[in-house]
Amino acid sequence: MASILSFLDKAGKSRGFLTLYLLNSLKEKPKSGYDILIEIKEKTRGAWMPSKGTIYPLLKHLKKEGFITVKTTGQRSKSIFEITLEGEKELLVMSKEARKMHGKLMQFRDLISSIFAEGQGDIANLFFEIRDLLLDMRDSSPELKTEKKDELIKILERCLSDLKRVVPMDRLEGGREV
Amino acid sequence: MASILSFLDKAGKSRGFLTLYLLNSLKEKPKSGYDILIEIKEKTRGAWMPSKGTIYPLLKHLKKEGFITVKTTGQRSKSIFEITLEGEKELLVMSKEARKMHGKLMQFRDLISSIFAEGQGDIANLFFEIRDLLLDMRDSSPELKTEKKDELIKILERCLSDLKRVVPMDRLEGGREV
DNA sequence: TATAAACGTTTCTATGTCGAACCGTTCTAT
DNA sequence: ATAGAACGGTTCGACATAGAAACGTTTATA
Repeated sequence: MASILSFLDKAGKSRGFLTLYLLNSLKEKPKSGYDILIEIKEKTRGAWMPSKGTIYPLLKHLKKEGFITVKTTGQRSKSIFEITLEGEKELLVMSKEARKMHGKLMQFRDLISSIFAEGQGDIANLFFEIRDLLLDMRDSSPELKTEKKDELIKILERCLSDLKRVVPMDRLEGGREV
Repeated sequence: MASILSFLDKAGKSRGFLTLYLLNSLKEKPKSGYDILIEIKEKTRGAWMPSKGTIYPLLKHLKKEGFITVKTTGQRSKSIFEITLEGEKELLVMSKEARKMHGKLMQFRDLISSIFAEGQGDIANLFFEIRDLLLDMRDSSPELKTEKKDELIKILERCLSDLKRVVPMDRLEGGREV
C-alpha cells in the first residue's frame, strides 16, 4: 500500500510511486500526461491506469518544483513535458526507492496469495525453503563472490528450465513477457 | 495502488486489502488486533505493518457491520475478535478479489522493476521467474496430477540441496527485518 | 523499588490516489 | 454534414492507509 508504494524524499517530503514513474518515464523521452497514462495502461496490460485526477495535478506540481518543464505546447493544446537537470538529480536519488518497493511488493504478494493458497503444501513448502535460504544469504552476505554467485545462478537456471519442461505450456493466454 | 489493492464488495462499498486480510486471518483463528499487526509484520519480514490508526478503527467497523464479534476481553484488556457466519459468507465473496489483486500486483511489479532495469540472469530475477511459474501453474491448474506433482517436487528438492551445498552455513541467524 | 520495554488501544490529521463530472479539440465513420 | 469516439485536460469530493501523540497494562530488568 501507501507504505509500500510511497516514500520520503531527501527533503522529507512524502512521494508516491507515480512521481517516481513520471520522472523516470520523462527522462527517457518527453511526453504528455496523456501519453504516460496510456503507456502505463499498456505496460500493465490494463491492470493499472492512474486517474487523470492524479496525474495531471501531479505533473503541474512537479513543474512548479522545477523537476520538469513544458517543452512545447503541441497540437491539440497538449503539453509535452520534459525532465530538467534538477529532475534528473532527484530521480537518481528516488530510483533507489524503486528497489525497496520491489522487495516490499514481493513480500506483500505472499500475503495476498496466502489468502487463496490452501493446499499445494509440499510444493509451496519447498519453494519457501528456497526463498528463505536465498533471503538469509542476501541478508548475511550482501557482497557475494562472483564465483559463488555464478554457481547459484547456474543452479537456479537449471531448476527453472527443468520446471518449464514439466509445466504444460497451454497456460499461455493472458500473455507472458515484459 | 488503491485501484490495485482495493475493490468493491457486492453491496458496492469500497474495501481495502486489509479488510480482506482481517477476515481471512480471523477465520483461521480468533485474534486481537495487535496479534494481526505482528502476524503481518512477521509474514512480510517487516516489509509491511499496518498502521494502528488503520487496523483498530477498521476492526471496530467490521464489528459494527456484523462480520466479526468480540469473543472475549482477555487479559491486558485485549479484545479477541472472532469471525461471524455472516463474515465468513462475505469473505467467501471477497476472497475472489485476492486472485485479481495478485494478477494486478504482478503487472505492477514489472512497472517498478523497469525503473531499475537490471540485466537478466540476476539471482533475484531467476528466483522470481521460478516463483511466477509455480504460481501461474497453481492459478491455472489447481488440480495437479500426482505424477506431475512428484516431478516438480523432485526438481525443487534438487535445487534446494544444490543451493545448500553452495551456501556456506556460517550464516548464523540474526536480525531479520528490513 | 524504579524503570524501561513490550503489549494493546484510541483519536486525530495528513496524503496519495481514485472516480466522476465537466470542458474543449481532433479524428473517423456513416 | 453530423455523430461519436478518442484525445487532452481541470476540478473536486471520497477513501484506504499512514503516522504521530497519547494512555493504560503487564513483564522484565537493573
